[in-house]
Amino acid sequence: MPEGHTIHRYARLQTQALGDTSLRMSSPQDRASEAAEALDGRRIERIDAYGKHLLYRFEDELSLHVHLGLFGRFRTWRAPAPPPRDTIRLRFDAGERVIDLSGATASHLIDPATEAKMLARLGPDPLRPGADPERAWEALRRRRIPIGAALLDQNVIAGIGNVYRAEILFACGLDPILPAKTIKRAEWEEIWETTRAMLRTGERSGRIVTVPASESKGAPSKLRGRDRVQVYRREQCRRCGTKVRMKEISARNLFWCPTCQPRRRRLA
DNA sequence: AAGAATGTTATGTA
DNA sequence: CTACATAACATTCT
Repeated sequence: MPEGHTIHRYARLQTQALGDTSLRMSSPQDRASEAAEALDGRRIERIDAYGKHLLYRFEDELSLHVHLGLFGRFRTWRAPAPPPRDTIRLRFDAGERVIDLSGATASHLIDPATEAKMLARLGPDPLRPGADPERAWEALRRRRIPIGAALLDQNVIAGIGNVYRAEILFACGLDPILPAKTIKRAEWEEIWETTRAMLRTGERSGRIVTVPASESKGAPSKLRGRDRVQVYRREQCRRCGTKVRMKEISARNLFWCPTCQPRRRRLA
């Protein structure tokens, strides 16, 4: 099973490696070669993350847009690294370490106008300081789609993926098929705060961990695989043992516990 | 070795 | 404008 990964995790890892990082080569493929040529030898000054979009700021105001998509991966080698395989798009040289990028849906230069357009389409990212939850709330109120679909919609809220949407709804005790517009204000506030807390934990621990802190004993790395989550891709609910349900929503498999996330009672 | 997987955008239709 | 389906794109693992 592939190791759990999120954009935020890699954003953090990359930031740590920033000390003296430069771009060193292009891949044999020409997909990213334009970027590689333009950026060759330049230092990274900063990495900005908006949802799952990463913006690498290089010297001379050059920006590299990276989106890992479903298959994208950074692989870190201790130098000297083996020759890059032919799926490697870009290789970063961080001194002791060498970081290879493969599989990303985006890894190219981006100009300020294009970047602005891209960011304008994103809902607030709960990890960014100053993110405005009201924008997402306003969007929710207009949508009839299930809340389970809305949480994946980057126009509504940016940065939640398929694992987190399941785990957030579990933590909030919400039935995933509830129409977004029926979510109550207090429930929304809980969703937002839960999301922030979960993503921050993910950033800190470098993996997705959604079980209560009391259960991970402050050492989430000791939990393995499916034991780091409550419902996602589990047979049984980690809290109550009920058989976990699965349904395709937004073209992804959504998992939930019918006991911990009951259907909302109709009001009399 | 087909199929699934932690993602997103574009496009057409209603 | 919202919604829904489909295709496209990227790669690795079992």
